[in-house]
Amino acid sequence: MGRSPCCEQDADVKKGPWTPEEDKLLVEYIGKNGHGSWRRLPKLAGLNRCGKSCRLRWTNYLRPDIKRGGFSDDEERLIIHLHATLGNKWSSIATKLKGRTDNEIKNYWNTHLRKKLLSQGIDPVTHRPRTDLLAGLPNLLAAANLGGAAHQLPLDLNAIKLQADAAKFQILQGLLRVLASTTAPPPTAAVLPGTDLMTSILGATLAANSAGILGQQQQLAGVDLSRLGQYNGNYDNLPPLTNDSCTQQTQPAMSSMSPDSLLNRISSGISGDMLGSPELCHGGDGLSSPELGQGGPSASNMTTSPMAPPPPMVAADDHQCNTNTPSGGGDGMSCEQTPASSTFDGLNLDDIDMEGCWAMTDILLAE
DNA sequence: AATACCTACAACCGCCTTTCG
DNA sequence: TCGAAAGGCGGTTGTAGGTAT
Repeated sequence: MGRSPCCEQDADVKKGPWTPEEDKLLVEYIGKNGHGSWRRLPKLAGLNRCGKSCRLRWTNYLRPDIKRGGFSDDEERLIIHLHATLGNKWSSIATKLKGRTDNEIKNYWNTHLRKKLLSQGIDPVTHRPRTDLLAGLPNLLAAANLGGAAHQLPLDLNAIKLQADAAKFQILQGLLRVLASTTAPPPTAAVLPGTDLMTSILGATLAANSAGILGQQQQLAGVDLSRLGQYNGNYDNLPPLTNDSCTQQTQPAMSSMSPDSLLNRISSGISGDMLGSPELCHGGDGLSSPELGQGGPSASNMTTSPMAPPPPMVAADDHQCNTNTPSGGGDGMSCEQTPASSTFDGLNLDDIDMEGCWAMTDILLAE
């Protein structure tokens, strides 16, 4: 098979940005004649362009049915959902977004959505929690613990300690998140900012568990985790989590607390009744984050068929997709038809070695 | 004010698949 | 059935505009 690259033989053909005059010629020609053979079109239309270039310009920019402008939230969510299902099949994804081209979606993914997922601790390729973030954490913590020997290291230990604190902060929030997502009903699921390291922990513990590194014990600081497992996929049996219990709390916002004090509170919370913890209350004491905190699992997307592959994990801020009426996606595609939408959707408690999670927290406590 | 750097997006490149004589 | 042409796709690059130094 094989063929010579388009226009390779014609070195004089123009490249680079299209001028308004060229656009006009192309639009007028296609308006009158249709595009026909793209290879012959440039000559017929009076353009010194490669046919391929003409096709791209038309399909990606000049086509009358192209929707210009920024992507809506619904479109954004739909892209993430579709990418989780289809991967980099931009043309397939584009067919579900009326007026959007594959190129436009691809660019938007690379410049916006990919970074957004990364910032939420989600691997944009697998749509699962990132596992790479924890790789350097032991070294980070070890370095932070060397504070007394700071003069021996050519490192900015203050910066390292800050990073370690930030890591702890996110780990602890993530732990809460997992427990909350397992114990709290979807409508009032925990709203916690910052899931990066949590997702990493989950990934790391999953990996460690599968490798037999971590123990099988499912006791977490005195809490029998098997009790939590009974709620998997069945939120009807959950005790209510009322807003009253949230608003009546007068404790300081967790987001304003130091990692250490956070840890103390979490320890006491785990030993007691997690459901009564204000940190787990929706819209509670300043923890609500419109950007990051809407990823609680819903009952609908937790009840996946056992025969179905595990749903991919996608951005946490798309829960509207699961609660609103079908979004504006083209071709009748609605968010409700797409896979689970939470960062932790599809994660079964049985698959999470909570002992491993806790062990990592112990490492931090030992600091 | 000049320069360097960053970001977003349009456009290109090369490979693969499909179509057609 | 074969092979060339054409179309399609995904990855990458180039460029323009904005921002920081």
